[in-house]
Amino acid sequence: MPRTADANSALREKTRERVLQAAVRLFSRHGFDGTSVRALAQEAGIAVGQLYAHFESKEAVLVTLMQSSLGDVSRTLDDADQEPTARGFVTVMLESAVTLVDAHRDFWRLGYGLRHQPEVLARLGLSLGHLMEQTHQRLEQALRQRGVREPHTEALLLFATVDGIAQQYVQHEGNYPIAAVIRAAASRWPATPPSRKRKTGTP
Amino acid sequence: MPRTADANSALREKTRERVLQAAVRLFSRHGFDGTSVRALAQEAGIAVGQLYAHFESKEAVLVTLMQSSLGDVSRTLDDADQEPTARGFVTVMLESAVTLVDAHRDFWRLGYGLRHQPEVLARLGLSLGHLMEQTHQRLEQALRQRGVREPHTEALLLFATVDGIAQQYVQHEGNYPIAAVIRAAASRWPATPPSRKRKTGTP
Amino acid sequence: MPRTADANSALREKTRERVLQAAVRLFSRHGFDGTSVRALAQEAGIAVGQLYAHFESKEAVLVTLMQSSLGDVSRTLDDADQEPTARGFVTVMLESAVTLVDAHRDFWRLGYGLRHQPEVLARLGLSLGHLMEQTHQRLEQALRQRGVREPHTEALLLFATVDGIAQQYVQHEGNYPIAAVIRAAASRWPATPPSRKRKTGTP
Amino acid sequence: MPRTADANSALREKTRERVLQAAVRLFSRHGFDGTSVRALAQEAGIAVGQLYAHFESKEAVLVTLMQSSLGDVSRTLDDADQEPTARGFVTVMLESAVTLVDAHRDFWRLGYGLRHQPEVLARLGLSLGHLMEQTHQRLEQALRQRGVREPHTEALLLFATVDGIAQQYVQHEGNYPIAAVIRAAASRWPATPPSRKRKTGTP
DNA sequence: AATGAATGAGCTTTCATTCAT
DNA sequence: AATGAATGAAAGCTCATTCAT
Repeated sequence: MPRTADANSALREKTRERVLQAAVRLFSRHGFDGTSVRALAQEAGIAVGQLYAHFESKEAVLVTLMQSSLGDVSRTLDDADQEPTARGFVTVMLESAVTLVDAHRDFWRLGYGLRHQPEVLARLGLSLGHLMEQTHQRLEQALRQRGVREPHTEALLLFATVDGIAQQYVQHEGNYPIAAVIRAAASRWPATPPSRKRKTGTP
Repeated sequence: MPRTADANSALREKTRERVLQAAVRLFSRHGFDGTSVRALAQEAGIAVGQLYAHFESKEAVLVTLMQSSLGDVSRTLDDADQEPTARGFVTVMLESAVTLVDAHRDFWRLGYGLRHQPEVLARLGLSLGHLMEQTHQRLEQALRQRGVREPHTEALLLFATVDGIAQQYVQHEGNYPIAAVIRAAASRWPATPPSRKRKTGTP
Repeated sequence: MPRTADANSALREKTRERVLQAAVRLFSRHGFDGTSVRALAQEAGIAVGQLYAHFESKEAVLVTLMQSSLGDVSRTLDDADQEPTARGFVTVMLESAVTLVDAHRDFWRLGYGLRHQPEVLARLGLSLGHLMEQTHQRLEQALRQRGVREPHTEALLLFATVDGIAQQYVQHEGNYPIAAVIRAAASRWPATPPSRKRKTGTP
Repeated sequence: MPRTADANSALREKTRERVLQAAVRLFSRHGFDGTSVRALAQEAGIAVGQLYAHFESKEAVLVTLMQSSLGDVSRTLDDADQEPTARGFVTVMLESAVTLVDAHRDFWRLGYGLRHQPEVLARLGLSLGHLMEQTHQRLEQALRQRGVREPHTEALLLFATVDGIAQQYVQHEGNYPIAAVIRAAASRWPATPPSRKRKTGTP
């Protein structure tokens, strides 16, 4: 009698997960090209051939990795959207972003390494521009709703600030006074809620 | 009679320079691994063998490239140091930084791709940590001298901001309102020169 | 209670047959090396592991295939042996041969592809030379008995003719005027029965 | 100073030729798939990489091989076309064909192995059907001009005969009474030239 | 000094075969 | 008996580097 379908399925899932985890570790440290399939299989604790039972190619491993976490970015914004003031929004957003990259340091290192290689991204079928544009628009909308002037420019600056802080944080490997930096960064934005719509402001 | 020693030397230097320029173009577009030595030689207009007369290896080309421009970063700060106010310092620094990456987009794309791969950096004998520490200290010093409170934290934030803005600028390939973003970023820092030492504030 | 031994045996035989049929189809179309064991199992409708319960290896499937049909060739001659005249013999033999390759086009394509690769045949333990020698002798005998002069040479020619016609027929995939060609080929050989033994030929 | 262009060119040509010769030997004995690139390079006495400096792929070696000798076939017919009688035509044609395959036994073994694998031929971009059709038409024309009745059918038979004899000859590796077989085969066709055109023949 | 043919290690990927279940 | 996940050797191919000229 064959193995039960359930056992097989669990087996497959486990192996697949191990490959993805190994890939994050190695790709982020040695780069995509710097990681051989052999090394990847070894790190995952499987035979080379098995890798191809789960992924069509080495490239497919990377694509799966990237796609599976595109959602994380917008979730970061969801949290911040609860905050009524611009400063609160920025604070929570920075905290979420840092928490996110902290939880997946390797993965983000990988992403930071990839983002400036348009030809590589194209080969992988990943469109970064789209994601960035979308994120920027959500930021602009959030700032506008909280009464920030020139929300377009401010959103660009906020995006750049979050980006810069997250990268510096990842790069410092541990002793970065992140709380203080976030506080300093957020202090730039107003802590008062915008005057209510339609109501004609202070009497 | 052979060419004079001088002529030979000049010729060598020219070839070397062509290789480095070709390397920036190709490495930044296709990555280090994605660029073959053959392609590099062809782009430089020389034979493969010649490349090895000027550089020990493909890796050596990359190392030379990176090292030759570490100096650029501190020069950026030299310009800004002329400014008496924090806001002036930040403004000029951001402008210099953007001018720098704009002039060498390809090179900086390459650097941004490399900086998060510790293993690769180590193999190349490049210590990024040292450069960053040094830069941070100059920033901290500059802010302190201009009367900024918590200069350590503020320097970290400034570094992250410059970093973030420069990357976003490089990534947007052209239509980024860089002047407005710089103005917004600089507006965070005081536009007044620090009160003179020992004197307790404005009379 | 388990299945009866008989039922099991029948099942085994059926599976085995399915594998062989799948093998003919795939091997003849994509070649032996071009057919993977996975594809073979799938075409046969069984799991990969099952294939190895019936055959020792992929090669063993091929060997079984070839051996199982070496007998077909001599049966072709049996039919023709009923004919009293050389022309009748040749006609029936050609017809039988064509019927045979027509019924197993795939298989014969496979064989035609293999026969000129001595190294491969040796690895498979197939001795073609023996079969050919045997067939030639039966042809020679048949022609001699029907009064053909120089039966050795004529048998070689007949063999070559059958071989050539069968291959052209297989290769033309449908619109080959086989009846006309057979008639033309057979017309070369005498339609009269041989004069009885001991009688000294023409009076 | 670099090697002279002439020396380089000669070097290249020599290597290329060695590869082709090695390819005929190995492909014909072990088949295309049965011959590894490593084995091919070794037989040619070069490094694996060199092979790819001369041919785009292993497949390209085979294609080059096949194309370079398609002309041989029609040249065989050119010789025979000088003969005024059908028998003479057939005799010379058979002799030429045998001489041809004798001079390139390995190559023809290879071709005979390939011709029944349509998918492989298609992958190589080789159209056998076209060549066969063309050859058949030349045969039909030749027979018609020499007064043979039903030239279409007879041409098919002749083609099959030449094909069969050549293959048997190649397969027998030496002790095949080819002269006698050719004589026997040719004896089937008329030895008298056709009645002249325009002349109204028998009154 | 200059060339590019030559080398061979190492890459990604496939696949015959085994084996835990 | 039956399954298909797992193995790892070997395939085709690339490319940094060397070296004869």
